[in-house]
Amino acid sequence: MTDEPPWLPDDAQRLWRHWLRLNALLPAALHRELQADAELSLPDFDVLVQLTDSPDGRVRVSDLARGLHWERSRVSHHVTRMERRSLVRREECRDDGRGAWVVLTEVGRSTIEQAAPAHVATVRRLVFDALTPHEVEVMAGAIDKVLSRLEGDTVAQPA
Amino acid sequence: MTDEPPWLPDDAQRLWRHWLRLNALLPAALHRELQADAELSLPDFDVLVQLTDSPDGRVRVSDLARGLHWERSRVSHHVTRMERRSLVRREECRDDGRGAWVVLTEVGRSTIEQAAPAHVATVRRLVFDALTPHEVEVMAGAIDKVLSRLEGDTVAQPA
DNA sequence: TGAACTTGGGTGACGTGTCAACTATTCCCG
DNA sequence: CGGGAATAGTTGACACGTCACCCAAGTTCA
Repeated sequence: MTDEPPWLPDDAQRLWRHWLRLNALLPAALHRELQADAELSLPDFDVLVQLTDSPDGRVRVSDLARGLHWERSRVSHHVTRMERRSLVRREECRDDGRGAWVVLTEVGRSTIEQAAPAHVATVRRLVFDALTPHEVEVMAGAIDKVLSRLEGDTVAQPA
Repeated sequence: MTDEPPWLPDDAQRLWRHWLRLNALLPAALHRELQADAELSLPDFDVLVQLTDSPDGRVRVSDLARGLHWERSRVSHHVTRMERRSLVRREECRDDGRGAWVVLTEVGRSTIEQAAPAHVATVRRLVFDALTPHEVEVMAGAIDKVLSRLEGDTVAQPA
């Protein structure tokens, strides 16, 4: 219990501010690009990727939630919105009367296939073209360390 | 126009995935802490910090928008919500009939003063205690490089 | 078998954010 | 002075996320 300094040291503070700013700007830029290109949002894109990677382009809601690290209720809301735009469709599940499939439609498939290359290119252009391999390596390590604290922090105390 | 590889190289892809995950988990963790501690959201905190840093605890809406890098309409909506909880109050501006002050209330001031130390401690504990000075330096540099691309990318073409 | 529990999923309320449109001032300039 | 144009701010519609709560179908076990 030595006295805590009131705020962060200068280096840390600078990193913190820039980090926050990047987290505001980068997703916004990616969103704008996807939106202009294919009328997709970032979450739309993530859902479509999961579906594209699955046999028959169909996934159970819970598996979608696990794969995306989303809450089931979020999946449900988002699927409802995507259904309105004909990107996906719900189908009942014969194996398990409680379950539901989320199924990629033709519209959904062609949309993601057309949008993906440009999206990847944008990520590359905005982020990875700016970084050296050494920076990529250091950042990956640092982020892993923070992530492991976060996951330990939250998932904690199961009885 | 050599053919573009369909996705990112492995190292980059790993960093990218972890980055996305961190950006989901870290704000959520900070939000939970602030919420439990002081019933504040992250944006509430940011607004209160700006107000606390200003003489008389009052800032014009547009200055708030500039300081936070928010849209004015976002400021307006958020101030409305914070006003409902008595954290801030609006006052008309005598200098400029169009303007409005956002003013820190006593409730707002005591809330932020009570919440800030724990919030800073959480940031330190979750992030900076995990990183070496070298990592902090490399990340700051890398983020700066990406930020400068982003700002160049978006703010572009002013006629 | 049937009551309790668990699991899969949906819903409604509400906070958050963006965009477009709107009102009211103030500014600029003939 | 008078009439645009710029500026300050608000509002409404809508997408996104979380939380608390709901229901129905499967599971367990006396």
